[in-house]
Amino acid sequence: MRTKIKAILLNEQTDYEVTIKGWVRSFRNNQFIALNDGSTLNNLQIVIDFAHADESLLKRITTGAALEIKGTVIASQGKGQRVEVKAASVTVLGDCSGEEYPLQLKNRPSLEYLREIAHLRFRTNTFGAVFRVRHSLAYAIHRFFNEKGFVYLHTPIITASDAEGAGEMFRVSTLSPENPPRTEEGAIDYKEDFFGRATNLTVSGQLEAELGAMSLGEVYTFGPTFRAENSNTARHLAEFWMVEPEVAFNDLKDNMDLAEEFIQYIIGYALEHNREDLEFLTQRLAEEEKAKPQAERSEMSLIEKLEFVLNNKFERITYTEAIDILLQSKPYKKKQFQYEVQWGADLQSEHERYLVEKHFKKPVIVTDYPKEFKSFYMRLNDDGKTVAAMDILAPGIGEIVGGSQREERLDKLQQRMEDMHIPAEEMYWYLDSRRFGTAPHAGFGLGFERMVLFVTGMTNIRDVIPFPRTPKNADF
RNA sequence: UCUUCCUUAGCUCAGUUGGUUAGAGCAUCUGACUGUUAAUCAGAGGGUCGCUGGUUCAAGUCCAGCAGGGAGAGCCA
Repeated sequence: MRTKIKAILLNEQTDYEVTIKGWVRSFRNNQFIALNDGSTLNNLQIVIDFAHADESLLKRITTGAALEIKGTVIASQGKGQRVEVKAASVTVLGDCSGEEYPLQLKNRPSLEYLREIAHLRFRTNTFGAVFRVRHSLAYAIHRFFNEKGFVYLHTPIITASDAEGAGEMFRVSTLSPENPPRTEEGAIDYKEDFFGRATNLTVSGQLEAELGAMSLGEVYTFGPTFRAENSNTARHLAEFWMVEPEVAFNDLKDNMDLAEEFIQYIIGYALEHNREDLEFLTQRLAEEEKAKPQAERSEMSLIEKLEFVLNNKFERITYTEAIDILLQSKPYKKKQFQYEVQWGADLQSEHERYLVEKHFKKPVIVTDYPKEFKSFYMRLNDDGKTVAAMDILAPGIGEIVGGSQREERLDKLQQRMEDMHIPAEEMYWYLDSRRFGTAPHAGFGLGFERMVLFVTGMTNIRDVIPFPRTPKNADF
């Protein structure tokens, strides 16, 4: 019977027998093993009676080796830990050659190097903490929606719709790439393909989620999403996870209320259940920031930032108000913005960063954007110029949520699709939701990895997903 | 995809105006020590200076191309 290290460290008692299994983080003085089993950030100190131990066994206790220890939990006789385990027996389950093992923790490997050995990086404190926090956030998402009576809807991964306008898609096909069947005109004949038509990996489950919401009332999706964009940034992945709630009868304000409550809930959950990991990540970030010039350092520590977001209302402004603020801003007057600021131009990263990081210094929800640069399904406002869209901008991350009240009026939706050259015939199933008992509804998409970035204080999205998929990189 | 910076030992990095045999810390290996906390001490091994070409008496150092990576931008979540 194996006892987890987390349980031993939490247990107030001492002087009881345990069996522990884990991996060596360090072996000091021929006598002290720091053992980690992933249940917690903290290691358990194992004390060996080296004087009576087999010399060949001691040589096999190397960084990274897997061990089974039987022994007694006792009050530690040294400083630095409350309890330790006096080993009665040590069994090496898996050797780890020091000469070949590429992860020597004392080398302070860089995040970039660890990304190259992503199959081993779980064994570091940083990635252990990141992936425990990632798990908690995922769990908290399901718990939040379940408590609210939402239905978790599995929308398709493979879709035939290429009309969603959310970017380049990955093609899914079983046709021979060298010699695909051709039509008489010479085009690839997708009628011969597995589904009898061209198919792709999903870029969003939203349209299908809307259909579910129009009967189940409140649904959400949480699944993998694929974009074949050639995006090389610290906040884009080709394969990422997205959360998309969709609620019947909600308007834009309800939608914002839901998004704000949702984000605060999952942050609160992580603060409550991942305290040690977040404290470690706070310290890690603080050390990283020491290398930066004073002006670029954040004013709050990671935990302070999370608590601030948890306890303060998000700022809510319209796009029009955002433009006014930018026009009054110092960087605008000093001509420090690279992109123009005027009503009708989209907000650029530099503008969003100013609003979030300089002006308001908290998450900002920007609503009611001009229809020209928003999707066809967003509800047209009465002014005829703007749509009921909302973006939530987070400090250091940028857009973390994009959502809207949906256009429920059939004629207006059809007009928008025509204007934007969306093939309405192929989307009859979507339009049917507006033909048969249409109702106002709203929803949003949250980029899960961007949320994990925000909560962990990591700065590159490739470091918050176990095996990142980016242009020219699909290793492991 | 664009801009910009980077690529030297297993890792993190030095390497001067181009000039003998390319260095350090850590890791690794060998030995010592033994209540350590990234243990410590002594010694040893370890290099196609990203790749290809060019300039030069001489290139880690200068130039060009390519590859990979970082940061920022666009697209977006």
